[in-house]
Amino acid sequence: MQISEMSTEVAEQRLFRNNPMASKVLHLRNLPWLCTEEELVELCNPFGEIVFIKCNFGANRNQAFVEFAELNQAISMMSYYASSSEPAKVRGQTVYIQYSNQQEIVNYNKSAGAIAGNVLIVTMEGVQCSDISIEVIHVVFSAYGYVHKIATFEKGACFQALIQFSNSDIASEVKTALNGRCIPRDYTNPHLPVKGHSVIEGTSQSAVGPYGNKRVPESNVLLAFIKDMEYAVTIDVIHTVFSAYGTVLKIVMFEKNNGMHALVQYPDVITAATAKMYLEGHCIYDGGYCKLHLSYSRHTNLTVMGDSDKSRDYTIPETRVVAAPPAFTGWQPSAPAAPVSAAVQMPSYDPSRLIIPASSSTYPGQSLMPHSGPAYPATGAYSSTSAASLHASRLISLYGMHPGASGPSGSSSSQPHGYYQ
DNA sequence: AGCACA
Repeated sequence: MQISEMSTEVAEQRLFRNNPMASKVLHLRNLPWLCTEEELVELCNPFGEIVFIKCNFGANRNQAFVEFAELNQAISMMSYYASSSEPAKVRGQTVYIQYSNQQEIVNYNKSAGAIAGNVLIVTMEGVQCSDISIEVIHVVFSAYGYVHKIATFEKGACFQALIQFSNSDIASEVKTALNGRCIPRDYTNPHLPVKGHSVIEGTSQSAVGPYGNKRVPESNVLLAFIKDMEYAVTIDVIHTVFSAYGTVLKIVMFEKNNGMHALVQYPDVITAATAKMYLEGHCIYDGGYCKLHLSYSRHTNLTVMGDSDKSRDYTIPETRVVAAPPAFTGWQPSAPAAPVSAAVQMPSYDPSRLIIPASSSTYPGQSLMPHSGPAYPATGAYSSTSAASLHASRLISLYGMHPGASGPSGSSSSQPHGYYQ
């Protein structure tokens, strides 16, 4: 037996190390090489608001400090992993976490606030990654600024996305605007599924679509130019087509330079952006007739004078309450000489732009009609029961999903696929 | 795999 003396300092140090005092700063070690702040955010953010991260230090650049805003947030992370069967991991590698023996990270400008301010972490409630496409996320978040990168991943039962903006100002604006809100989505879009990790680089966004690259001032009002208007496009047709993406508040139609234009007002920019994404370049009627070209209007609130066949305010209660147009024949070419086939052929869109391909066989002959699906059966009657192809997923938190709270203890499985709020 | 910040 060998007994030696240990100084009280060393003893304290040992005890300290084995059982350090709680701190809102956590020390993480055994991180993968060149671990990014994003990876640490992904790991730690579910437990609270991260105030600062210092990573890539230590001899092997494999350690980090993460400071939470509140002590109890650090405690919740520690106790979560203390009782979890799964250790904390980054890139599959077990990470060892302890309370730091410092109470705060001192070397940063505290007035500057949060770290990595230009990246938001978005947690979506009741969704799986197969439910939402990166394109939808992209269009929703592009409404506020240029989106440089999007990474999506599954965290437990939660679907999360990291979204990088140009700067923290835009990111915080987005956070304020979208936190707790629902994003519109379309289950039937064939291009929704995105499995596992997916990253869109800002430089290659054009591969995703024509939208989003240009930094035009977004608006809740869309300006639609109807090209090649061989057939009648009534205000009801416009209303039907655009209602597939959200509540249409007002429509004003006007002619300019021998072309028909329509201003379509939605409640918010996101809805407008979504409609724009899905409708841009589509034809109202099959055969390339009445092609829509959409841009954001400079207006944000339309003035509708009275009620006419050229302008309408759907927010005025008595005017048009889900008013089914008496004879809604807009889908049939109105010109006598119209090629009948145009109304019978299947839509001939670029498949990548199809909105609801499944129903196009159900309701043949209607270009945008099939895309608004069962809401508008071939009879022309309105069905309010199966109203929408668009659904909403709630963004439950930007910068913070707390497992203890509404947590990943998913309601997702109980959600009927294809319809929920 | 074990505590930085000049």
